[in-house]
This record gives sequence, C-alpha cells and structure tokens, in this order.
Amino acid sequence: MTEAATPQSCLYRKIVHYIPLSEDDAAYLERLEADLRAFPARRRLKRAGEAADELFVVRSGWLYSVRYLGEGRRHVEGLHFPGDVIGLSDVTLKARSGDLITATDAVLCPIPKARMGQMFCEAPRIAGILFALSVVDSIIVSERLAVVSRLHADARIAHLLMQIHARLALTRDSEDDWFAMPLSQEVIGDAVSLTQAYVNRSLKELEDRGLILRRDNGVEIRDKAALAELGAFQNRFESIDDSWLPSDPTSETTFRST
Amino acid sequence: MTEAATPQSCLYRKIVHYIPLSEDDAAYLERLEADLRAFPARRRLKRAGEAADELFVVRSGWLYSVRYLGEGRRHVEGLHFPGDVIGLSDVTLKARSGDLITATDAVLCPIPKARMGQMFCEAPRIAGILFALSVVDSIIVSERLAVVSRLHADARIAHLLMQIHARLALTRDSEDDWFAMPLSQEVIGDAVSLTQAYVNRSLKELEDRGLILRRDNGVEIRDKAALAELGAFQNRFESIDDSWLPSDPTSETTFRST
DNA sequence: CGCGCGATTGAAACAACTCAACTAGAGTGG
DNA sequence: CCACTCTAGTTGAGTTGTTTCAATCGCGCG
Repeated sequence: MTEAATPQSCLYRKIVHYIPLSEDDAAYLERLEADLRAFPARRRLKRAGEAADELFVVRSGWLYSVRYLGEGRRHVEGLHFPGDVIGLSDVTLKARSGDLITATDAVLCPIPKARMGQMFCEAPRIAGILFALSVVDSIIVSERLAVVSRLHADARIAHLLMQIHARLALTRDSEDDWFAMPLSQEVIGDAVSLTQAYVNRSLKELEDRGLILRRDNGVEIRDKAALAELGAFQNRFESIDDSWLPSDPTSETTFRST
Repeated sequence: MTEAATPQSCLYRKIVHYIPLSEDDAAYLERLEADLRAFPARRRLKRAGEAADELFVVRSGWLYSVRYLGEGRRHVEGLHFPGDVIGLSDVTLKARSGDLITATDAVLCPIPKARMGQMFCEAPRIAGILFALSVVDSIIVSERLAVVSRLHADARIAHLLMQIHARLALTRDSEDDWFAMPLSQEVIGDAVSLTQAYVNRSLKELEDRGLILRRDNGVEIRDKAALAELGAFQNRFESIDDSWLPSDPTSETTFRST
C-alpha cells in the first residue's frame, strides 16, 4: 500500500485546483464517491469488450488502459492518476475498448454511468465540470499524439515525464521534483510508441545529459526547462478556462445583463 | 463551392443519426446555428494563441487544425467535416493551441463559448449530447494515436481513409464508396505522421493492391474489408450509447422507478 | 504560354526495431 | 542464509521502415 486505506478525495482537490466549489457542489461530489473499492497492484480490472457501464474515480494508485491491435501490438491509451475519472472517454461506447490495469495498489470509486444523466439535470455545474475534465483528458491524448507523431525518442520520453509530473502536481500541495515510477519500460514504450529497449536507451541518454536522475524506483526531474524544451511540453492543463461554466446557483452572481 | 450556400444543418443530421430529438431540442439546436458565415478554401481562419472564445458548427466544407512544434514540425490535430463542432476539444483552454484552416470552401456557424453555460442549465439534454459529441471526437483522436503508434505506413493510411469515409457517412443518406479528397498528401502525412513522399508511396501501394482507386480528385474505397483489416479499423462512432443521457423532458418517460 | 503547386519517383542516410545475450534485484523455498 | 527463479533493466549487432533530399512530371490557372 502506498497510501492510507481511505485517502481524501483527490478528485475534489483537482477540481478546486481549477475552480472554486460551493458547499452544495462539494457535497454532491462527495456523495458520488461514496463507494470505495481497493485493488492490488498489477491486476486486470476490466477487459476489452466488457460492458462500459461504469466510471471510476481514482482515490489512490496508478492505473493504465491498454489496447491490443493484432499481432501482439499493444498500445497504452491512457495513464490514470489519483483524482482522475476513468471512463469519461468512452461514455459513448457500449463496450470497453481496452483493458484497465492497476500499476500499483489502488482505491477506486465506481460510479454507474446511468448517474450521469441525473447529474446533468440536478447539478448542471458538476456536469459542466465533468465535461471540462473530459476535455482535459482529451487534450492530454491529443498532446501525446502530436508528440509521438513528430518528435524523436528522447523528446517523447521527456514529454511523458513532464506530463506525468504536471498531472501529479494537480493533486499535491508540495512542489516535489521526484515522483515514483511504477510503470515498466515496456508500458512506457507502449504509451509513447517505442520499444522497451529503446525506452531504456533514451532514459539513459536523458540521465547522461543530466536532465533526469533515476533513484529510489522513481524519477527526479533535474532540468525542467530543458525537458520541457526538448519534449515541446507546455502545461496546458495547469489551469482551465471556466468562464463558460454554468454559474454556481447558490452564489447570486448568476443573473447579469448580457 | 461544393455545396449550396445555406445547406441544411449537418449537425442536426448527425445527432438524429445517433439519437432521437424532440421538437423543442431541435428548435434549440436550430437557434444555435442561426449565424452563418462563408469562407473560401485554403484560408487560415484562426491562429494558435488567439482567444479560444467560440465554437464553430460546420455546415459545409472540410477544415483541419494544425499545430506547430518547433523546427517546422507540423501536426494535424484534427479534420473537421460537415456536422462537426469545432472547438469542443479546447473549451478548457483560454488560447487556441493551433491554426484552423479551410481545405475547401466552407460555411460555419460561430457559437460564443459563453452560451455553453446557459445550455447546461436550459437544455441539459442538448448539453449531454454536446458532451457525447466531444467524447466521440476524443475517441477519434485516441484511435488515431493507437494507429500512428503501432501500425505501419500503409495501415495508417488505410485507417485514415476508412475513418474519413465513416465520418462522412454520418451525415449522408446515400451509401457511396467514393469521396472527394481535398487534402494534400502533405496534410495527410501530418495527420498520420508520415512524410509527404511516403504518403504517396503508401497510397500507390494501396491502389496497386486494389484496395482503393484514386479518381476525380477523390478516393474510391474498393475493398472495405481489407482496408479495415489492414488499418485495424472498427467503426466506434457509428452509433453511441445514449442510455446515460438525460431524458427528453417533453416525453413522459422521464420518471421511472429506479 | 509559362508559372507554381502538388504528385511521383529515386537514392542515400538514419532512427528505431528486432533479436538476443547478459545483469541486477526481488521474492521464494529449502 | 544460500541457491533458484522470475521479472525488469541493460547493452550490443544487424536489419529495416521511413526520412531526407532532390529531380522530374503533370496540371490547373492567370
């Protein structure tokens, strides 16, 4: 176990990192995360083809989703960190497109997909926020696509490391330049489209150049500027534009002349 | 001009392709698309860095968004066809991440981003549908990421062609295996991460193998099954799971015992 | 008619892959 | 406490898919 059994809601922390939340909305969120489930590391929780009928809020632990495209070719669709909502990206699918696997021990809150409809009616602001989170997810994927498409091995790795670091920072208060890295080089490779062997070489090169330091089963970011430059990384999810969100009904700023 | 000046709403057609729409919702949609603007082909409508303060519904024409990541490296983030909503994928960004360019003459309906908030309150079902469309967009990107990551040049092209074909089919009644291809090989390359020269070779190979036929400035799909197999293409946006959507308030099926 | 962009084709260079052997460390059981 | 096993990481050599650079072709358009 890397965390306490019932950690505080990282989703809540992530959201308030972005936008202020009223008491009511906070309470609504809390009810959403009522049901806690613990899973051990390296477990395949869901498989491609199973019904995609629930979302999961990640309370603690790392997970990833993989897809298989024939002849053993594997692709990591996404990494999931504490505070992430897993499954937003396939609410429109009846069946899961890939497998969901725990990288570490993890605690999740399942949410039946059916509740989303209620939410759109009962809590439009929460619905809007969920929409925003889903958009953030898709920006992350889109970013990765650009990088994988057009950058070299070392730059892809650099980008991935910066992205992970930035995503983790959303739910941490302390500014730490080290994070644990429970993903194998093979998983990293499947995420940025490289072979395991080449991931190794690239990591070594980044380390030799002094951009990172591998220690204690994790990675220390040693030269943030250089990594960002190399990996064409801009933190596009550090803050969000919430100007379009439905306003909080409890605050009386809702009705303004247009 | 490839279409009439004020064509029928393809967004409406796309939505009803997926899910039934009440009179009220249809009317709401129509009001959303009140403002029509025509643009000539090959025009840069928006640039990276400009304020991302509006969405566009595509009434007619093709567009694409490109991103530049240093040293002339260009990446096509997305293709936009009639019925698409451009900009859903960066509602959470204050500034556009890339340029928006018309491939053909095009007619667009701008929608101020600010209206989205209202929508979440006034028309939860429409908001839900917009959310679903955004998820479909992100599935398309995610699909492309998997393919670009793990498949060879000919397979990537095969996938792209099948994807375009399938997306166009959403708003067409006639089953046609030919479509116009106003994208240069360079743009195609920037979309699937290949150089223009190699796109050419791959297209030629697909043609030699009898999977496609290039004619009349377009592409004819000659062997759909083989292309789908080669490009690991599954049509994951032909229909959507709408079971979770807020129900239509005008229909009296809303309140059921849970 | 000639200009210019996009498509076509060729040859050389190279980034990343494949295959494979070896090492380090973590866990297990005797 | 050591030998055994297993998984993950490291490193090397040869191969290949794709890029790069460049030259040529075709065609729509002013």
